[in-house]
Amino acid sequence: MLGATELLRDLPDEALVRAHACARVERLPGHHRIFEQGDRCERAYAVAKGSVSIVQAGSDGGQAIIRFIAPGEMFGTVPLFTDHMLPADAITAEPSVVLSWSEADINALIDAYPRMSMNIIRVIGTRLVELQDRVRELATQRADQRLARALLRLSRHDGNGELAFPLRRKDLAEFSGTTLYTASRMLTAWARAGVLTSIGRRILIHDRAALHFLAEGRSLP
Amino acid sequence: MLGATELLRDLPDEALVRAHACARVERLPGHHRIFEQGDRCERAYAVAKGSVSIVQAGSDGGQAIIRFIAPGEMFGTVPLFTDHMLPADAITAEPSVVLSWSEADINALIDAYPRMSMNIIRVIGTRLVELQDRVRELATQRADQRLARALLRLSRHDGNGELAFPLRRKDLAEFSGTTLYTASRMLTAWARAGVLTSIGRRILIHDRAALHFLAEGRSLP
DNA sequence: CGCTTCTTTGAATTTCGTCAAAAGGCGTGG
DNA sequence: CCACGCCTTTTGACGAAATTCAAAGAAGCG
Repeated sequence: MLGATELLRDLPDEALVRAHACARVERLPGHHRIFEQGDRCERAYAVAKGSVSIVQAGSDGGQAIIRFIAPGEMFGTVPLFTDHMLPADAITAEPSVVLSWSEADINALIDAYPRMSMNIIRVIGTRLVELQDRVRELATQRADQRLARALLRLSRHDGNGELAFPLRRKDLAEFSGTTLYTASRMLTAWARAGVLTSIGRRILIHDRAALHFLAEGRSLP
Repeated sequence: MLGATELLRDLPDEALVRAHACARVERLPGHHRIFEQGDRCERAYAVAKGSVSIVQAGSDGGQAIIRFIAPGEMFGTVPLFTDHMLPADAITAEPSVVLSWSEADINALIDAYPRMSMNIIRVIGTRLVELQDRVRELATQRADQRLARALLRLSRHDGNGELAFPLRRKDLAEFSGTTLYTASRMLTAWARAGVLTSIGRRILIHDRAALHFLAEGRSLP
């Protein structure tokens, strides 16, 4: 199962065994803070089960959700290689299992298997491109377009279905750069139009095509 | 001089010689497009002299400036390691000298000097953190705060002085997520207040502290 | 000097955030 | 099992912020 994590992809079995040997495994309840913005970064993390949200707070109260982490994805890893300051909070969005490795172990693994550094480059390169898209969207698009795009991003990429994460309106708003009020308004409007339904903290997408229309600024057909 | 580029930092002289041998050097006029969004990525670039802006356009006409590249910084490099699709345009902001290396040469260099992959990780890790900050700002702050922050980012970090890049109002707007009209209004207001002066495409900061106030949402003292 | 590009400024409009308040859900503990 | 309190969602009304449109100056460049 470790072989499915993006950090350890395409590594020989021997490397997986070694990574497994030095991994710390933690079962955490929902809404548990794994690390805090400003903490010193001393471990590399990955989600095995459940989900984690990465939340950044500004010196004013403003918060934004930078990213949701799904099983198999790593997080909190980049600062190990830069300035060792964690730039955001990590909070479980539901009961989750989280793996982590000490900095020393990670460095030893990278030395032993240079392909790992290529994996890291590929992963953070992909995230960089995603964030660039979000910067452009936040800079140029309306709130409804961004919210529709957020739903598309959070839904599994194949066909219709449930969002991959349990979300409150507040979370959705902080992820798409708006307020929970406008997020609520738009969701109820779209639910009325049959695009989606919202049950508790789960959202089901019925009409992906409609969301694409909305994300491009067109109105519902 | 190559040793000053972030890509080749801390490498032995022998590596610099080799990098120099296979580098392509180009003198380009201002507003020259180096590559285009959607192109296949086949080279790694760095600015030796001048400056380059990285501009992303959406399927609607909306444009955003993702980043300005100063001498010594690399650009267009990440997609070499991911999907080989360039996610944005690169355009010289003034007459510039641009270095580039073929993918094969870069890979050969990385194989020979594994420290280079660590350099790459450090560089794109740093950019990732910067972009996270911008996402939060775009999501939570007002246009005037973002514009003030943009000016702070673009000015040299020590004391007052001239911005590092020649900028039109449109560029400033596309970099801070607003329109050229509001950017113009705010700049003239701040110029009247003595915070800065604008001469042609160059902006001089007189009162960095005031910009910090503005970026935090407070009004001018 | 004439042209293009860029900047400024005003006025109207839209979008969106803010505030307030009511209604709904959910879990805990009695 | 019910009642209570807390958290979340919904909805309306209002106002502030920022975009849009229009048009006139200003500045650079051939």
